Amino acid sequence: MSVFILDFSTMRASQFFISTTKEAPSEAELVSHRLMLRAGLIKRLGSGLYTWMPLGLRVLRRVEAVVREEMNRAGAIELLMPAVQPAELWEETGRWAQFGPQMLKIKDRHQRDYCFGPTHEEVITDIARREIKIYRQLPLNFYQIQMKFRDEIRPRFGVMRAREFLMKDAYSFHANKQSLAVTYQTMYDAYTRIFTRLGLTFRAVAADTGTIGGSGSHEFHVLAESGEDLLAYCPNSDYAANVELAEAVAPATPRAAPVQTMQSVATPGVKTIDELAAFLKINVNQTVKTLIVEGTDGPVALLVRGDQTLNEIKAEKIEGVKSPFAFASEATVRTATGAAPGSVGPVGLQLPVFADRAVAAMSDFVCGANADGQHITGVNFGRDLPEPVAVDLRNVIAGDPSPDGKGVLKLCRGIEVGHVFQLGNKYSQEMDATYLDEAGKSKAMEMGCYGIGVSRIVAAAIEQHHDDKGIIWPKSMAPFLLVIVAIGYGKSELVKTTADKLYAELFALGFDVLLDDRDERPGIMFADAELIGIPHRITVGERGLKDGIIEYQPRLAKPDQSGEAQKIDLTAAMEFLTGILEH
RNA sequence: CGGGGUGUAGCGCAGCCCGGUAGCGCGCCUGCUUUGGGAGCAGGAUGUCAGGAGUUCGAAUCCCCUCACCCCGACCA
Repeated sequence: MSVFILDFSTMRASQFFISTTKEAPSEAELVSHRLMLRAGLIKRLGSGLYTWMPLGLRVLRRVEAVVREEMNRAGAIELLMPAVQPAELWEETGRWAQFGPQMLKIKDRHQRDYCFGPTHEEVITDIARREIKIYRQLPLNFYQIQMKFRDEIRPRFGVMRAREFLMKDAYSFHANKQSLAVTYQTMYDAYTRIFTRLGLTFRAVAADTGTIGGSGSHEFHVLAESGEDLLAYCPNSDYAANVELAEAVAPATPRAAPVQTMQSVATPGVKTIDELAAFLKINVNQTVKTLIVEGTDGPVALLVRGDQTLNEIKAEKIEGVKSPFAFASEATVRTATGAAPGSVGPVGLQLPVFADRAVAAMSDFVCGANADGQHITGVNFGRDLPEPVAVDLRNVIAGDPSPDGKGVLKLCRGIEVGHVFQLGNKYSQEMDATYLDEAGKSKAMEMGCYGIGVSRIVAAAIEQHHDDKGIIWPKSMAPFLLVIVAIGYGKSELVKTTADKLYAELFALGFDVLLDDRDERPGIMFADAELIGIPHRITVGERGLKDGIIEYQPRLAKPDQSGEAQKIDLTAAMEFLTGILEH
């Protein structure tokens, strides 16, 4: 059923604004970005700023409608907060400074500070502390669907990572953690319903909580090769986590006893681990990288096996490592170790040293000698240097054991379209959002927050559903369900009356139907219908009408898309079409 | 912010090295023909060559500055 209130004529292609192109601007690389531009869904105004053209807006509204329905069904209440927020509120939580340059800060005519809201925890917590007095009012879950602005370091991929974007953000308030856990699960389930209804292939993964803070958190990712996030999952269990967070467990086999003696070797010109392994004719996994990073109290050394990579999010959570994470400058490295990066090692190093669990299990390894062009072989913990502090420091890779012990991890890429957090009482404490409990005592509320990137979903859906001809919308997202391609609408009275009649009858039944009544050649209308991705198409032309038939063709991601259309007897057309559209 | 690149007609690009009339394809306009998979013929319109400053008789082209945008890294829905 239609969610739009539209004038009868607005769904005629000749009236509705359609602007498709054969070629996409060269800056668009991602399929979804190219197709959105070619189909005329969006137009770029500036870096990370897009106009949603009429056709694109219809898609956006469809996504919004599904999100709104499921949020309402899950008991959340819609409101709308200001996009512009006063600085004072952000100073209460310390995030005015902490959020940093990602926040667009503005001044009004009185030189008072405001920001264009990148998120709304502060505003909603202010509402909560004013409105919620006693436990009987809890729990409450508010949401809004609104444009956010985040001054991204590098906007890219069209609306996938825009600076201004449409977000659904919900915030729940609770008397206790159990209540929060219940709503968290309700939201988790609602998100699952939303992404399922939108026809997306997705996965929920355990996630890092990032700058928003808090404890429990899951991200919802649309699976796509072009995704910016790397996900680890176990095919044999329900374990799934963002690689940012996925635990790299300690090797099962204990450390082997030392065999070699420690030896210094000259390695002139060797800078990288690969060069080192090639030079010494050893496997990369016999080497140890020593990374000098900024600590809270001077530089800190982190040890990662040569073939593995440092996880900066894990690193910055280590006591003594500075957050946000930063590598030490070359000058600092030299002062602290006596060598340039590339020849640094843990032996004799007068710095706090943390070793990844995999490194802690190594013996007879190779590392830098803290002298330019020098490395050491046959190094062993306990003998040549102190036993290390073993921590999880690295990114998991495919084939690592799953942390739940139920198999081996696989990796895939995802586009983050949703994120649910259990915030706890971080904001309620900082902003003094309290309620009176049954005993009449004042307590800080527990909070949860739940975001969905509405505009990003549009791009993510295209990443998942397209072919060489264009977009293939899931039915729940399509700007129109059916397009009537009228061939020779302006020339043939028979075509015109037949197409008009079908259109009017389907319109009256509330279906989103586009009548392509443009005086274009058939090829253009077919190509546009496919580019725009309308799920169903009927063709009305003299050729079929002389035999009393029209043709039907679905927009499928199949090689036979251009194959034979289904012939429908005109007398049975309405029955056939309503059957298809209601399905 | 660091590194790389691009800016020429609405879109895609050539021209720049080696200074001298600004071009091609698509799109657009007019006419005729065409009309079931992005038509054919004929005619036509469209440029602050990103902006500024310089070198030169002369700059899209060479030099300098600025701006915008894109790509690769750290942030996030």
